[in-house]
Amino acid sequence: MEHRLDRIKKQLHAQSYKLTPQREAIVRVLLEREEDHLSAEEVYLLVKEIAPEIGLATVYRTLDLLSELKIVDKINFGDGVSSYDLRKEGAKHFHHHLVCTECGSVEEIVDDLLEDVEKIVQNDWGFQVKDHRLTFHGVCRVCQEITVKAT
Amino acid sequence: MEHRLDRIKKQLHAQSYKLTPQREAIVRVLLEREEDHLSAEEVYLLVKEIAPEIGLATVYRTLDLLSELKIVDKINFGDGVSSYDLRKEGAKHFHHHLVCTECGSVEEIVDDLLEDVEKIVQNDWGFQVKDHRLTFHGVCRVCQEITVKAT
DNA sequence: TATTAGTTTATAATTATTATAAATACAAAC
DNA sequence: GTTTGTATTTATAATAATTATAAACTAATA
Ligand SMILES: [Zn+2]
Ligand SMILES: [Zn+2]
Ligand SMILES: [Zn+2]
Ligand SMILES: [Zn+2]
Repeated sequence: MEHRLDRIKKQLHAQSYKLTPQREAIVRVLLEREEDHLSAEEVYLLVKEIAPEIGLATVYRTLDLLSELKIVDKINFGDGVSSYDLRKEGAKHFHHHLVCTECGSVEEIVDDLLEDVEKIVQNDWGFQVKDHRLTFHGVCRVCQEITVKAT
Repeated sequence: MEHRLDRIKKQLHAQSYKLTPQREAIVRVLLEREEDHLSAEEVYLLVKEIAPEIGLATVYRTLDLLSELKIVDKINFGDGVSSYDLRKEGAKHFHHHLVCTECGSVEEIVDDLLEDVEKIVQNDWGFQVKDHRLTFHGVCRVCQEITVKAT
């Protein structure tokens, strides 16, 4: 964890931003809960446990800054709340998501499944791809089994 | 246009919803502006021109209903506002988008580029795909040319 | 006609997010 | 070590999008 924190610190410094105590606290929360998809409010509540004096606006500001630097990705699963998701170490593109419409769970796919598709988009549409958002909606493994049992 | 309106009317009736005058007005606006990606507020303003007595809440309710029936798709391009997008005639899946980070334009890709990827998700992750959202962020053809000229 | 269920309107309320101004922290210059 | 300037944070207010509520309306039904 300290390793990744260090890298992020360097990324901030590279753009002449500082890793203030508040920013560090926020990044620590994001690292600890990497598998989750936290909203700004959730980050705020978790950060308050280790840095109680922090303000919600600071959380929004910091998450915004981290988004700009491509350290986190902001994503909206359609419920009106933005989630903030740490980029995987060294990842060029945002990872993909599987959202279960039954139980609401969110799985992650780290492999880049879009390389071929991006080539097509580049060649056939002349669009220079910089990043992507791919989310599948459907039924997760667990919920499929439940459905089978129920019948 | 009347043809598609008729189909939508049938889809509503099939779930025992009525095509009220307000709903019809909203659908007409969506059909007329099919190439656009309108927000609820924009739909509201356009509908007011042909049905001035309509209320904003009715627009939200109707767009919600049309989303449920998969007649429109609700999508968020990351600016905090939901856009509503008519499904193409007979399309099983939501179409894809190319969002230009330079000029903000939104292009559509109607071809389903994800068939292979969905097979992988299905087989390797055991996830039963029902629908998807795919958006590419990058530089559109026009902005690429501008950049070339500028250098 | 009276009743009922579904729908819409107008308005208020809620929620997420952003803007503002004053306070604070901190590094560089003196 | 103090001063000065800039970046950052806090607390609060404001904004914008969306949803909830209650009263009114519509159209079908008994
Ligand atoms: Zn599930
Ligand atoms: Zn994720
Ligand atoms: Zn462009
Ligand atoms: Zn579209």
